[in-house]
Amino acid sequence: MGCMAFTLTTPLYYVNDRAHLGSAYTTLACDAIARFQRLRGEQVVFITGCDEHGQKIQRTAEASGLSPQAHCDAISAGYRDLWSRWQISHDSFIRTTSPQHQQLVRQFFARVEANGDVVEGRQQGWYCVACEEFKDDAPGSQDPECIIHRKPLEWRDEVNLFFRLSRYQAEVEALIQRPGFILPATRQKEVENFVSQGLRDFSISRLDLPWGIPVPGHPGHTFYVWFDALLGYLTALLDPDKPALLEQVLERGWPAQLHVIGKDILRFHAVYWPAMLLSAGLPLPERVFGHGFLTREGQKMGKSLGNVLDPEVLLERCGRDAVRWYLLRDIAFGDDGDFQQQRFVDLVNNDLANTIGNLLNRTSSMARRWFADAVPPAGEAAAASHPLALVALETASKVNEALTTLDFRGAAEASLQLAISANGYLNDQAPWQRMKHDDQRDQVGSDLYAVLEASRWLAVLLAPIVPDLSSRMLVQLGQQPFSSDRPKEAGPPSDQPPGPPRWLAAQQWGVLQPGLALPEPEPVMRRLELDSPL
RNA sequence: GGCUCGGUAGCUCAGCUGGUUAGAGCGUGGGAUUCAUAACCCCAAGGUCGGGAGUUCAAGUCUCCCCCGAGCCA
Repeated sequence: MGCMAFTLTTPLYYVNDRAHLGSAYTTLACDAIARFQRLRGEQVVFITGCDEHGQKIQRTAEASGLSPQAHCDAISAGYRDLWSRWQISHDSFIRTTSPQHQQLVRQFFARVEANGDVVEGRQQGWYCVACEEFKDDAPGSQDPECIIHRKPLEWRDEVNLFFRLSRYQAEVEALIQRPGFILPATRQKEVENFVSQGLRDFSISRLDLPWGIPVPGHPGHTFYVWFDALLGYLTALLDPDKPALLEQVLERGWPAQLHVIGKDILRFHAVYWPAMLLSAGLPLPERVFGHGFLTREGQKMGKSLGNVLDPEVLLERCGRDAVRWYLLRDIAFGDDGDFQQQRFVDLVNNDLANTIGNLLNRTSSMARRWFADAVPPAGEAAAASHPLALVALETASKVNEALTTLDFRGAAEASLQLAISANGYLNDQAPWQRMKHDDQRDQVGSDLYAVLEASRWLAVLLAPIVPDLSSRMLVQLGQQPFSSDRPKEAGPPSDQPPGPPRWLAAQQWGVLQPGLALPEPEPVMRRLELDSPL
């Protein structure tokens, strides 16, 4: 596999509660990236998983009368199951409670300690269990509360192990200046400000917290949940059933090309994590992307408001394509987004059902009716200079460019534009009119060919974003759908045809074979009709 | 309190280094059409570009102040 892999990660979701729409959003976005990179021939390692340690988990478990392990098993199984129903194409699902992870954490820690980056220190202050964080700014008053969680802070006074982050000031400063390391660029300044105030050593262990990984050589200490969680990205690269070997990560895809995370944990990924890696002598990730959060009808989703949009419900009632499309097409990746049901329905119906789906449906139906259930002769539409060929080519280049820069919306809009052009072309040419004149049959054939071919391109270009819809379209066009899923257990190399990846090869005008039988058209995308709020 | 990013048609947003009547999509209204998932295509209405002051021949676009929203730090 070598170091040429395109490794990308979702956050490792904290198993405090069931998966929510925010996690699904992040994961769907990553899935689109993973699929895109696979389709273009990259060796992808797409990592997701769960972060399962910490006091908060321990307490949540206790509150529901479960052992922490049982609690984690249940929640993480929920994630795994949900991702599978969403057809997330991850290559690795890591749990930080796995034995391999423990081994890896110990090995990593040994390196850091050998490097002189672990020191004992006294940690004293107000602690928020929900944040798993000490609060420097706790008001001096009695009974301070966490501003975020509005829960009482707890006073802690203990001797912890500290990671000497302060030693990495210069390196981290240089790193975060690097254009493209922190994305979107608008968040770079935020981190710069933080770093420029001077990095302080941070505590990486806790005393008397059983639900964590024991720190070797320091009885009574377990690792601070963040220290252990970030290392999950490394464990995820290793064989799940073999003893962990830290050195191996370099052959399995490390460093990551991309960490996708919520904007709230940017600092951990852009500052602490790189320093930890430097200390352990490991290379740094290329990019860290902090995406925005989702609201619903302008309001924050939360249990107290009772307006949580459950990804399971969404999946059941609306289907994968609709949700994928809406989230990726309507929200600028990186910005906060608002889920509006009316708009969701409007966009899905308009874009997917009407513009794209109906395009294929009407064209295929005409071709079958007038050309013996088959793709018509290409005629003059065979030429790469055909107007629709030019549009298709331009669209492909926009889509490829956009997906490379994680601009899902740009990719979706460009694709949609191709469909609009094709619909317009059809209306201009009006084959149903021309068919009334025998001498125009050739023209009709070539017009329909051009639109069918444009539809094929459309299906091809949609594959990373709405894989199911793409497949249905391709099948309808008599084409073999793409598998952008994770490759099955590595087959013999002969399975891989030589030459460029099939997906790239498909981006060529004229691939559709005249005379190819077209199946009876069936709407590839149904209109959404929601009779009640989600 | 310091800093960052936003505030442009009902909704989601474009508007680069300032320059003719401020754009797109959705939604709405109308027209055309019948190949199609009452779909497609065309046209139209809709905005004092958050507010105020300033710089300039000219500002959504620059400067300052203020208001609102999101966020980071203290």
